[in-house]
Amino acid sequence: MLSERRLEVLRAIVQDYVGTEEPVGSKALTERHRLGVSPATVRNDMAALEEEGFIAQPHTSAGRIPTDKGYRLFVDKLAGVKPLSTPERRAIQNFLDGAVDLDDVVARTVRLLAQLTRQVAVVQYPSLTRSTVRHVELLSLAPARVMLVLITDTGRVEQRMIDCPAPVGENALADLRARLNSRVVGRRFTDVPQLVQDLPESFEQDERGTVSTVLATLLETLVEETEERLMIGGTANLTRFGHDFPLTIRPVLEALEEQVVLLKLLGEAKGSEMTVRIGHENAHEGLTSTSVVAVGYGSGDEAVAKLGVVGPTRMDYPGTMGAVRAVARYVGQILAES
Amino acid sequence: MLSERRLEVLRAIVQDYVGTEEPVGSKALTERHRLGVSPATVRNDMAALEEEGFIAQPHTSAGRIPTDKGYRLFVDKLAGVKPLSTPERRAIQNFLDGAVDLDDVVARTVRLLAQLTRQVAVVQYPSLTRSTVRHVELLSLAPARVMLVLITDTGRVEQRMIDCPAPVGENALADLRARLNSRVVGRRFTDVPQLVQDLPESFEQDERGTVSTVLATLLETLVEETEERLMIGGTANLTRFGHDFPLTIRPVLEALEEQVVLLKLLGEAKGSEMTVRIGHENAHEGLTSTSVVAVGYGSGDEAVAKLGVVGPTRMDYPGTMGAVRAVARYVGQILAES
DNA sequence: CCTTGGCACTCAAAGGTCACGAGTGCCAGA
DNA sequence: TCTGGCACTCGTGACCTTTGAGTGCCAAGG
Repeated sequence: MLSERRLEVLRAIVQDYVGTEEPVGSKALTERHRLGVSPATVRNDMAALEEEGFIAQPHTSAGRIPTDKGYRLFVDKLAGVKPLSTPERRAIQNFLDGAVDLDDVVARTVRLLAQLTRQVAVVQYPSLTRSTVRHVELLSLAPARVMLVLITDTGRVEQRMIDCPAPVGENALADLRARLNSRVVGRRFTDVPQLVQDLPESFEQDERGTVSTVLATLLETLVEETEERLMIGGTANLTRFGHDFPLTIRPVLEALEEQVVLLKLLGEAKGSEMTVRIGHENAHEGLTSTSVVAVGYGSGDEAVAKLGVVGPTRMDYPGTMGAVRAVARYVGQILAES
Repeated sequence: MLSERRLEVLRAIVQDYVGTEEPVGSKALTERHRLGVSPATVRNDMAALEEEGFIAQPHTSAGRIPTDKGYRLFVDKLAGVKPLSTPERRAIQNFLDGAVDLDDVVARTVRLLAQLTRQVAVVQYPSLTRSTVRHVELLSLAPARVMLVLITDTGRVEQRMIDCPAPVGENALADLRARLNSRVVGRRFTDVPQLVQDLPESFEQDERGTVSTVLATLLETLVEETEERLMIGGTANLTRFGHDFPLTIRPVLEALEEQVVLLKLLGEAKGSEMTVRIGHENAHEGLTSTSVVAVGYGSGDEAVAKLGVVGPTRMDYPGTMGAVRAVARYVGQILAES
């Protein structure tokens, strides 16, 4: 096991390296931190830490930098979540309160996160899976053409065009709309298939075709649109990545454009807990030199989506985690209110 | 005036520089192009071109590179629009045909443009201003709460929550919905205000409050949502910008995050013509070393929105213009069909 | 047994020198 | 007006040296 002081040394190394972006040596450490021991002692500790794989040196005659494993230990054992200052909290609330609709909430959240953390922010749209149906609307656009509009409790709207097997009258449509809504409004998406299963049977023979078609489209929409969207921002912060740009930044930008990758990234976090993935812990190849801090947010006690930031492994974890958590909470509040 | 040959020299310089990314000298020019004259002659021509500000040399003993003015002349007089190859056209069509809804069309278009041009693609969502109303739906969510759903002919859906001054009955709502639709369906957004102006008067005194509120929200939606959205992609291509990354790429990324800036950029292009803005011709400071190629696209003969790419001034103009134009056409077709 | 000062060693980064060569401007002659 | 020749410029890259932060190891002291 590592002694108390060695952990302290690791913490000091992480903090200094995050601050200066330069390998940190034993002498500098004793000067900037009150460790109460001499550089030589620190050197011994460093040797031990390196032996265990928590730090490494880029080249023989340089200082040490934390490894992924080192950051992991730091995050798990040494770092708390740094709460935001009151003015910062104020600013968050004010900024988010101005949002007019869901798109706006998400857009503002992204900007906010990017600014607070000075990193790339990723915000997932509230997922449909855990949402409930607020209303289903059917509009007749042409004799055999119906538009389906699905409205969720999170304020999201999805629409689909349906070509019916036969012309549909306004009355029949109104009837279907009423019956459909009475069954699904307020219910969870996941429950809908079961709830509408026997609906066609209650209609006249000659209308069942249409009813089935409409229901099929509805279910399809529920499933298909569960494929979640997200918004990213603050990519300009990537330029603060390091001095060795092109090679570092490129794969990250590429990964960020692959929504699938990002969704997977966020999705890996369990429930609404805060999750930190460091360097090689990220499955995607382009992101092995980045860390992802993600957390679930939701309108109630349950998380409906995730948000987080992507930044260099060399990031201010306590601060970033604090900002991410705070933003998630406020967004949750906003969603609950609207 | 510039002689024929001097223009030819300029064209050669632009082409070589775009290809090699390195200043081009007189000797290399005569070797790679059949100008029929000696390097010395070319040197004289170059001196003349430099005198007039079409080319410049980074330092005394280096070759020449085109200036913004040089590119301008190249684009205006020397370069055509290079049509795409048949396989490329095929690929475009196949790729876009797979789109399922408006979001998907825009998303696919962005990817396509970014891949074809290997630059940053920007696609504006079809603007509401020039669209027509397909349907207005009013839903009663609570006694005094109504949701307004606006569906456009481009398939876009906007929704707004309305708090009414007094409870609204289902019948009254259905009545309003019917009258509203009969007036505005198929009409242009810009005409709507006039069309509904006298609508409150035809209602009973005690319902006018509600009617006015709903109409106000509708008009507000029309105006507010004319604030257009857009999607960008291919930012990873920025890494091919040059060797002097950080300084170049940063302001561009920042500018790309400012939707306002981009909308202005696209908006400056008149009508549906192809517009090329080179370097300092772009008002925004961060984009003075980039060129923007934009063109309008639409479902009919009229442009409903713009799309384009942002890249280094040193870009393959004919090829880029060809790709942008082709994509715009196909997107127009897709929109017209759906 | 842990800590400390001393010491020799390593090696990236920074600076300096030098030769190379692509590119230029200019001029005299065709 | 074009061309070949020629002297000149100057950024680039190769090569070398110096510098200094940082290391590992060791022997002495608490």
